[in-house]
Amino acid sequence: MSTKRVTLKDVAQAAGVATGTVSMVLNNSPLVAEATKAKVRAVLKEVGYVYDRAAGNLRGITSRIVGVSMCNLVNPYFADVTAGIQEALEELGRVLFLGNCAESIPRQLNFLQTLRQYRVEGVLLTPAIATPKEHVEQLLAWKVPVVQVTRYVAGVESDYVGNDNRVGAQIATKHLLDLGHERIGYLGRARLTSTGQDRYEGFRTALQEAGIRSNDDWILEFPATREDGFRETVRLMQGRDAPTALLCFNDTIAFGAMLGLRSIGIEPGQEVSVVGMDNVSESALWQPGLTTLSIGRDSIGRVAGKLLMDRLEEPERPIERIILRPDLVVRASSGPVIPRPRRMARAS
Amino acid sequence: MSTKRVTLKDVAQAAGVATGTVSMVLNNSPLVAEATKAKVRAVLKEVGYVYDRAAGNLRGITSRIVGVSMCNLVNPYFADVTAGIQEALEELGRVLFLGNCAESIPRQLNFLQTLRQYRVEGVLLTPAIATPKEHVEQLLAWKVPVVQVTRYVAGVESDYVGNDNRVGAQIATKHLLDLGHERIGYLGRARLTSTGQDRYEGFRTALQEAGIRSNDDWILEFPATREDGFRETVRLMQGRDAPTALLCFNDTIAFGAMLGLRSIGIEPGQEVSVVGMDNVSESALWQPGLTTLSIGRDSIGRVAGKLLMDRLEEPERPIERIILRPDLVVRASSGPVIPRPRRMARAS
DNA sequence: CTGAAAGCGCTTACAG
DNA sequence: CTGAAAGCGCTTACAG
Repeated sequence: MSTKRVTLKDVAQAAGVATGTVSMVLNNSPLVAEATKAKVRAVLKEVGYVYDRAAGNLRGITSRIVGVSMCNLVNPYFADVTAGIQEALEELGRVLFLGNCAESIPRQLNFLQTLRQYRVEGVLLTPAIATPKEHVEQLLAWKVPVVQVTRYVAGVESDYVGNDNRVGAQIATKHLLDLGHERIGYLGRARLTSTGQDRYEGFRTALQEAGIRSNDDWILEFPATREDGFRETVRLMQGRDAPTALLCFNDTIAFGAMLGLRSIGIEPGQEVSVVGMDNVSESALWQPGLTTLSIGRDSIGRVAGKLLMDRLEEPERPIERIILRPDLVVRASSGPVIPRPRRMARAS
Repeated sequence: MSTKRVTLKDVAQAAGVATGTVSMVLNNSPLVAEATKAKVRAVLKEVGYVYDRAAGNLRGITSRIVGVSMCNLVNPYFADVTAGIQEALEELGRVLFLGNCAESIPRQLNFLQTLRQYRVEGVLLTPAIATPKEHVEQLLAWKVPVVQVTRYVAGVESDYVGNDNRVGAQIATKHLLDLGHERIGYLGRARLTSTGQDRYEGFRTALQEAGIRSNDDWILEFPATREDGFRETVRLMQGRDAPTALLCFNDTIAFGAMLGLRSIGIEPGQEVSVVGMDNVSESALWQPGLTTLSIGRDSIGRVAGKLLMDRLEEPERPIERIILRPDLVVRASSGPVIPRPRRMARAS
């Protein structure tokens, strides 16, 4: 900062050419003779020239900055998605502005507005829980391309890449039904994200198709943490009328559920089946291994990056929504129903 | 992009003042009369003006961009640190450029060089494994303030915030010694990061102080993944001469170790004690709970942000290194030595 | 193929 | 307290 910045002008002077010529060399324009290029490049290197994007920006070059707004970086799934996005953008020669709002709408809005000041090329958005559609539409109105990732805000017309959570949950539920389970609980129902809605719908659909009435006492709404999964599972299973299988909104809850079961002497995968969704790397390593839905992670970053590039190239192209189909990974946490003695409710 | 940008000039025209005046209003300069400010602000809002940082930058305002170079975002500990940094920078009115090199030195170097083009105010760096000191010194030579976070590159004169890993590992080892363990293995020794070196040294020091000779066969070097922790633990414990306690380089390995133990019928916390380091949120939820070292996470982001701000304010201030002291969190995975029957090595 | 010049959208002295 | 003007470091027509 204290040392003077080396500018195009300095380079031009040293090389004995005009600044415009140096600029063209930097952009590798075919209009410059090879000999000139070589000469200028030598000087460039010699004086340690560093391109100034802020200045270039002003004259119309793109910023190469992409804003990435994450709902919750601390969740391993979203950390993986972020890492995937970062890698994809890096390969595309983009640089990434990261905002992690930790599910706070005001923080998210604040970040999205800040992005404008930096002339971002586009925004990759994993919306926070209950994001109002206006917040996203505002971006679109500003002509900032937006790709929604993993989650989407209902009613917003933007590109999107995510997983088919509805079908995924349906597959997972069907797996339990096929094992003979008819008493299936759903842990961690969430109404405020698209993922939460879609997964729950898939669960209901599968039950309906099988002609099974679900018990509303087994549909539990609580935050998607391991702690809550643990506690709620214990509470549910200690009740008089407990299910034989638990479909969990995500793996985090499923881990909590498995620990909860074990804490009251129920072996997951034997007496009670547990199925998660996300297939975080941990799920393979548990004992028993967690049956779960394998959904896109790093691949999602790659697809999101590509969608954004396509949109930049052709701003008026039709909206594209890419839905990756999840696969069920069957492990030992799910198994056939075993009739078990009725447990007593705790004395109060 | 298609719609014309609203500029200062437009606002000035609409408000009937000079552009300089609008600029001063934006910066809330005391030189402008309140009445003028009010008028200009009304226009600002009305026309939907958005400040252009690229232009401001050119005239000497700071970019408010801080580069954050992470070694491995997929590791939950570093994801937490990143989230903490992001939050701290947000509060300081900074915006964050994220690079995640996934322990790749070339990617890291590439990112650090890119940062210069964007006139970053400073860099928060968690160096990748085996980062050459030249890469960091280059930044310093460019007069870009650098704060190293969590890890440091030996011999680099920069601000730093991290944990006292040496003392931490010593405390953890001492805990095992106090429980009567004399046969202590060390899982996941890493030589190429400061964290790896410091923790191992702490372990050795504690043993030495207790006058115990460690068995080199129990010092295992392998990547810090759960898979490796699992495999190596099984291998180690099935040997003829197995330790009674395992100190693990981090919690990830410790989880693998606990799963590995259980897979061969050894209950962690009973027959064999397991201690981790990091205290990731998961460790409280395992059964048994993992005894581990609680080290700074989000707090580290906060401190790093503050260090950077101090450096920006006073570039010539002496180097500051802030070392947070870790605390041991004792849970059920560690307990007193229990003599156990000698296991047979597997027939080959 | 190259040079001179205008201009991107701001900030900052410098006059008034 | 306010206005006119120069200039940050680039890119891009426009002449030559």
